[in-house]
Amino acid sequence: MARPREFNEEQVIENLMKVFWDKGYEATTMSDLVNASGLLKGSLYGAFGDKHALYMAALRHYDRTRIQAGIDMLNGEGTARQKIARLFDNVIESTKRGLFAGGCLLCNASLEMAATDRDIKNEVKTTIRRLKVAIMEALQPQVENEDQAASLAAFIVSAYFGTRVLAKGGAPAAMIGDTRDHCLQLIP
Amino acid sequence: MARPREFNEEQVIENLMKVFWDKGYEATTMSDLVNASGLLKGSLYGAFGDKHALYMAALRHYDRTRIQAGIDMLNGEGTARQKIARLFDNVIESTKRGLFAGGCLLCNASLEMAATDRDIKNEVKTTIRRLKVAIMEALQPQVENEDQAASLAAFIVSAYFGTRVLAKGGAPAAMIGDTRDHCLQLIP
DNA sequence: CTAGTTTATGACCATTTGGTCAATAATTCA
DNA sequence: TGAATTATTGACCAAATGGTCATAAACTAG
Repeated sequence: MARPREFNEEQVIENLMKVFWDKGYEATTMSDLVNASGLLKGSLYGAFGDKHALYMAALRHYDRTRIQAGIDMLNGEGTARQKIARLFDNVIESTKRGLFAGGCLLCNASLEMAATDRDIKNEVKTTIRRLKVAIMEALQPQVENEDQAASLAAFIVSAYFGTRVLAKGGAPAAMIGDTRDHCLQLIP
Repeated sequence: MARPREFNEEQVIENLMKVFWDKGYEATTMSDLVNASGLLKGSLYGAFGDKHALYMAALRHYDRTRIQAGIDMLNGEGTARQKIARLFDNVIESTKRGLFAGGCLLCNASLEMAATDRDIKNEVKTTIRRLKVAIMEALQPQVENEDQAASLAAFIVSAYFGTRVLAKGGAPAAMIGDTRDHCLQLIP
């Protein structure tokens, strides 16, 4: 019925997300986003809205792709302990490679934006719950009751997020390994 | 020998720090800092340097005051378990009060700035080590050997930082309580 | 008092910021 | 073909950004 879009929306959002992931919200300029998207400013605004809307789209995309990949892994093969170990190993590995400095966009968004932006806080809150529930379900088979699984899952999410802070802060990789090992000890 | 300063340097840095603590580096403008300091722009630059230097001063001030207060507490009275519990209770309390949204400036700096700013990364790294060592020393009396204390301390720092991420992200306070409880379980 | 030194003041600046818009180009339906 | 609708383009904008600087003011040693 009208002129069709010339870009792949999913691909553009993936590229936009990487900028926010790498630099954070405030340090990212519209100019950065224009470059990363390949679109021109007017098209970006027309298609997605303003900078805040772009960030929201990036957050949702992160949830749909990266977080979901973690959840799929938690739903996959292996013992609870193996799955949780893999979660931390991702952090250790990406720290050692040291190529992409973004860390975890969810953590970044939580600390940079959630305190002052209601929309972002809601998105973050929802995604944290999703992750926690997936961990709970991975723990269920090996744990006495649901409350046990819930509190253990909360604790694992904390420790996991903590390793993201350590990794970016340049703490030795051993601290992350130690954190992982202690977490695994607590899983029956 | 010359005109004396008209302001209390310590007080000004305290005020500057609070702005960075509350808003982060990028979201803070020189105008914010001018307002918070009570000085005029020229004086601020003359006395402390540019925005980056102000942030570094703020980070060091945070270390000298807030982090040090935590370390003093860890060096004070009580069992290791009581001290670690108090660490987490601070997070829970400040979450419940909900007045000041800054969370932990060290965590904020780590996620917002450490990946792209070498100076800040070094400062963060140093402060994390300081905190870890203090936790280690609090654990020493109740733990078999030094390695045990070190790995347990690394783990507690992770969990602690994780609760800071959860708190800002609007996760339920119960998750922070659960994290604390599991951490305490691991302390002999 | 004077010379020398540091601090305070606020006007000033180039650049960058996020954002808009009118004109033009594709497309579909009738 | 032509009307209707949506996309693309890039020039344009006001406001805000981090930062500088010449001048005036306050102090001390001699």
